[in-house]
Amino acid sequence: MTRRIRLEDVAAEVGLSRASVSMVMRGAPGPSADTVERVLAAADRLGYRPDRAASALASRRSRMIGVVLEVRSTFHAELAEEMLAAADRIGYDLLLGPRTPHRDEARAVESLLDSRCEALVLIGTEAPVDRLVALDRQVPVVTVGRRMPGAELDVVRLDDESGVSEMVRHLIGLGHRRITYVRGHDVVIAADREAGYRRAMAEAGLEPLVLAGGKDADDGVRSARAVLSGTWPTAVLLFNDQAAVGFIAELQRAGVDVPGQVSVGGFDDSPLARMGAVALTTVRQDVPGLTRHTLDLIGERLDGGRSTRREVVIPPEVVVRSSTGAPAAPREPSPGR
Amino acid sequence: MTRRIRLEDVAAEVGLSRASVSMVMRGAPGPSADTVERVLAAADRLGYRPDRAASALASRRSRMIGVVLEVRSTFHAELAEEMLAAADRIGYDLLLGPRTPHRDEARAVESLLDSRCEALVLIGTEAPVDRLVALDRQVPVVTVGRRMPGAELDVVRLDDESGVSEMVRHLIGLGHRRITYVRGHDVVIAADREAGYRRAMAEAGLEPLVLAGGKDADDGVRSARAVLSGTWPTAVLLFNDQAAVGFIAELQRAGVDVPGQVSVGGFDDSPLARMGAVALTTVRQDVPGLTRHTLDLIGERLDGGRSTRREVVIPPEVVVRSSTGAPAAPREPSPGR
DNA sequence: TTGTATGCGTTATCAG
DNA sequence: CTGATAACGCATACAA
Repeated sequence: MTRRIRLEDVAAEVGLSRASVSMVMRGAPGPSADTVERVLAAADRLGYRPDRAASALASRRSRMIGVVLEVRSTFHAELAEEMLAAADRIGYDLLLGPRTPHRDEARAVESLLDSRCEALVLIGTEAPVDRLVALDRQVPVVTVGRRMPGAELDVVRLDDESGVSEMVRHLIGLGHRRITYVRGHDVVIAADREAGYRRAMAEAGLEPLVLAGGKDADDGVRSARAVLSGTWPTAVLLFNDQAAVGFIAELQRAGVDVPGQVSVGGFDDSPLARMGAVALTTVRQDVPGLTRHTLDLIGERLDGGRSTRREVVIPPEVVVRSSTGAPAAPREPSPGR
Repeated sequence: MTRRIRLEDVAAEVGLSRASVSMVMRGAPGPSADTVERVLAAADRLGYRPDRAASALASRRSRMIGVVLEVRSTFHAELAEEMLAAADRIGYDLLLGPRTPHRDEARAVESLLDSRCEALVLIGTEAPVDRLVALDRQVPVVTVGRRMPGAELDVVRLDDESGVSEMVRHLIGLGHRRITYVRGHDVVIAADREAGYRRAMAEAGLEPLVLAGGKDADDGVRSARAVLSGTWPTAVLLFNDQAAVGFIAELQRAGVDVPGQVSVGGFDDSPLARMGAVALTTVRQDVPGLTRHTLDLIGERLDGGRSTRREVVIPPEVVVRSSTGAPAAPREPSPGR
């Protein structure tokens, strides 16, 4: 491991003080054009990169924004990608604070704060409002996607209620009358979306029917079973795309045609919504195995003193699902399509 | 913004030196049980959290592992979630270095290095091998998912070739003879998987047919069109799940039944593979808009001196796709299912 | 325009 | 077992 190049190394290279080099590196006014050029050249030659920890410590600014997200959500991921580019444009860097089943939001926030993030973006937060308000006193917080009733907080969100209302009207316009809504868990967003459904149904003089549901594909599957076991609606709206995708998949498994027999609506326009498929036969990448080995290797390198290299190869496993089956009879090309 | 609690504040609270408190906080041996208890209590009471920047600077260790991933890939996301938990168990924290179309891998790596990551995990890296070797001299690097022919590098990967071979054999076992392979772009992984296909086909005495393709759902769609315009195979294997999902979706749009008319195989077992659906009608979350507003608000708070709170509400938009259409005739419950 | 001195919050060494 | 004290790499008044 070669030693890191420091400001001092660059200063020595060009025969200047660290202070001057520092000013050049962060574009501060003062240094002459000639000095700037020489310093930049030397820095480049030496491969100098400022140390964020030291910089943050000295300047009391990290120029970093923390983003808490559910990394498994394609919608959140898409948001994060966008924010990455946008933050870049205003001269900030983004730090991702992933929220998972084993790492709750509070933990993600703490970690981000420990890294001296100057502001926090909370995507789809589920934290209690008063906690968010308290947090906001430490550092600017912007919550994305959730209404914050009566709280002094920055919020960026969609009009959930109108969104669902519009969706309902779309369905009514197509001729639907029996429209079921499958709500999410008891968060603010779920309430808003349900309200939108109820409002539009009421305005059309239709009877609302709301079922309990969830936000994951699995929840959607359960919802499909519930719906199929009763009198079928002609259309179903779900809390989000994830649930809708699971819902549709289960319908297909039951031989129900979408939209032939039942129309389905989602929410989010996540990348998921742009594609559809039946369950796929595939080769499983053993995620726990890959992970374990990777971190074993790191542990060995960092703490175990290993200096040789290793390669770990994990045996693959085919997972057979419904996208494969016995072949159909050969068929000729259909030039018309 | 209330000032951060420092080590010194805790020391003052319990009447000890910073050094002693520091030892307690990081569990170093030395302090008496009584001291530990008092310090911990005080730290908790004051809400003290160690400053990572300072800690990293002083200790020359960040205890952070950088992970470069394609955040939009559900497979990568799943891997990252796992790694998060695993890193935690060995006392490290993870820093995510997202790679996007606007932020290449080199950039992600630089950023992670600037943050003093002690090791790097590169998921599905596309960087040239010599660059990775050079990088590995600065900091331990583990590449995940790609073979590194003849390079001195830590690698964790699946046996891609065998995986595809097994998949081909599965199809042959079902009775398939005309099996097409749609390969990814020209990276090592694509070559390995294609080799697996060719080997299995040769072993069965079958004629291989390989088409150019890609790794995204869009690529899958294009591949579907290409496949449908020629003599149909009874089974198609694609480079990964993303492509397969797009492929199947396009088939469905063309009225082709999967697996009734064509069997399809993917690779990765990403969450995507576990669900399937037709293209979904949904409410679009205006991602660019949400992002822009969020960062505007942050910019205002950090650099614009804003102290009041604002709420930005964006108008929703329904995106109609194929999961909604005219309703079917009402139907009675089917108690059997 | 450039250099000097000091501090940022921790860690770590070395006395006591 | 505990307390000074010197780094860590950089930023920033202030002086030259």
